[in-house]
Amino acid sequence: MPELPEVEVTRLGIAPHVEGQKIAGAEVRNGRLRLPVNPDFSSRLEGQQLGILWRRGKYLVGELEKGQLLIHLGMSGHLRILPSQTPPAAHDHVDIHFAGGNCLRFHDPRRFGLILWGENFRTHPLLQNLGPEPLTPDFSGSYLFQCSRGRTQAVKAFLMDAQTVVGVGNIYANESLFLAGLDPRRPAGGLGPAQCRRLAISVKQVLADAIAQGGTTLRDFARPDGRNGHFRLSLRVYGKEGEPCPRCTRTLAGTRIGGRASVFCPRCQH
DNA sequence: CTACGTACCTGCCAGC
DNA sequence: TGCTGGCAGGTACGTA
Repeated sequence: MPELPEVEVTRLGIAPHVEGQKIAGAEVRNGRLRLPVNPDFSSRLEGQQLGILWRRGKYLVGELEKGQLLIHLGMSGHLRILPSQTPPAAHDHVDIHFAGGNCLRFHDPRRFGLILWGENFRTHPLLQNLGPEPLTPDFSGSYLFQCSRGRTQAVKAFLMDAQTVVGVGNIYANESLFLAGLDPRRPAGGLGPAQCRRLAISVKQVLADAIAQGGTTLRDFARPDGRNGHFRLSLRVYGKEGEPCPRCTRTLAGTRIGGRASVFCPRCQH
């Protein structure tokens, strides 16, 4: 489900509806997520005003007067803004109700996501060992070159490791490597400085384009207003094994890297 | 330490 | 029609 672009599109969609709102209470229908929802989740939030909603990698953090709200969408999660009285559907696990009459609804069929209250997630183990944000100057060709030295892991798996850089999941790793002209199976440590630079630039471009187009809707991802993202139309290789390469028309190859479906052009990507 | 496999959970689809 | 296996956007943990 959501990679960085989808999480950022979600943040942009819900922030205007939640920032500055007073929380009337929360409803936890099923708290058995990747981590269990706090037993006292509702009482921690009730009466508080929600402040800025920010993002770190694929995590969303909402500032509260006391503590913070942490949300991760896992593979299948999404957030919606709805009138509080909207009847819940299957997998609508948590609602946060606002005094204005709307609620923020957390929906996640596979329950790989999480929603938690905590004192301060900046120092929480979940956010401690994350690499740089891909859309900041911290993430660059020279950074990639430096931290890939000595690594024998396939560059695609290396790129999807949140300690290397946050937010790049399977879709955008495939797309970025295609754009950079790099074979996803190559050992990360074998890349030269110019290739690392191309890869960093490609990651930034792919992610920025995806955000601008509202993210990628494959199955169940939808923006908080229920609309689909349009980046699916811009996918070059993801999900297109056996189809012609959009650049050279050679048949796109498929393989598995780190257990994840990988697609690449054997002619364009080295 | 790195690299890799597996587990978590549900829904969907192809194939029989 | 109905079952089964395999796969899906993420992450953490165990093992070598």
